[in-house]
Amino acid sequence: MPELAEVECVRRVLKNNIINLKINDIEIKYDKIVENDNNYFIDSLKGQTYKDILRRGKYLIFVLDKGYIISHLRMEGKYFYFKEDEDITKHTHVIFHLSNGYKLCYEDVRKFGRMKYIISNDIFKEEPLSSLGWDPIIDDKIEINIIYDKIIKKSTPIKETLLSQDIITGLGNIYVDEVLFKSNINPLRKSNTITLDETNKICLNSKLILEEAIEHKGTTIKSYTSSFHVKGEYQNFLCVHTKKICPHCKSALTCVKIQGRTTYYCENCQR
DNA sequence: CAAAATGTTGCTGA
DNA sequence: ATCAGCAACATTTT
Repeated sequence: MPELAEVECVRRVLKNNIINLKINDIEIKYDKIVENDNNYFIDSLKGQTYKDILRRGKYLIFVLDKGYIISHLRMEGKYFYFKEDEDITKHTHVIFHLSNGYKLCYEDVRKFGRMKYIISNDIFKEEPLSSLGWDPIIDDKIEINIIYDKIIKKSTPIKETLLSQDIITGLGNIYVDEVLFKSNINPLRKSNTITLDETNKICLNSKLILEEAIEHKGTTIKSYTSSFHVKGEYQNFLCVHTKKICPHCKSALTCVKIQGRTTYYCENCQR
């Protein structure tokens, strides 16, 4: 469940449920999910309280009394919130036992997700957050010239450029297709041919589409289970991704691979 | 049975 | 050095 809109929805529900709860104990069932030494992770976090939950790009940031847990869901990571006596799901890898008789479970079928405990007095100035680009939802001001300069330095297809998180952060395979469709830009266009005007469109449409997607609680395409009991509805509003016909000109959409990712676009409307 | 799935990273060879 | 192209990660579904 993992682009900006979905992560933001998870953040909001998490925040409504676990703020001010204390971590009584932690179980790690698959050690590679936690990037720290597992015992250090457990010992450091036991007894700490969740003070806030933030997000940047696709990263969740759990703010604790001391330090932060930075969590990335990658392809299939999910958080579930269960009463202690409820059964955990099959692919639960990390369990946070909380002070109110509930447990927060990190579930991840493909085990790609990662989390890490970091102590820092400026978490956003440290990796991995420091190398993320403009976040269309949190960063009000669009520094258009900075974004434009970064885009035209690259010769890779614009879709690939937007998937790398260092220019705009939060867009993934689905929303990049939607943003480029709405901006009338062919995803195969070399980044160094993108104009300042088109860069503006990309930024504004990123903001617009992600805001809309968040309102509809994100997109659930094939994840049979939803993260933190949140099921998205935005899949019903997608224009091109997974679609066959252009909603604008009605011609057949083209489906190609870019950077190994399935890409949908309209040859007629996107130049 | 082969391929693909909302993502990132690290290697290899040009 | 830089960069594009792939494999890797691991499991389930089509």
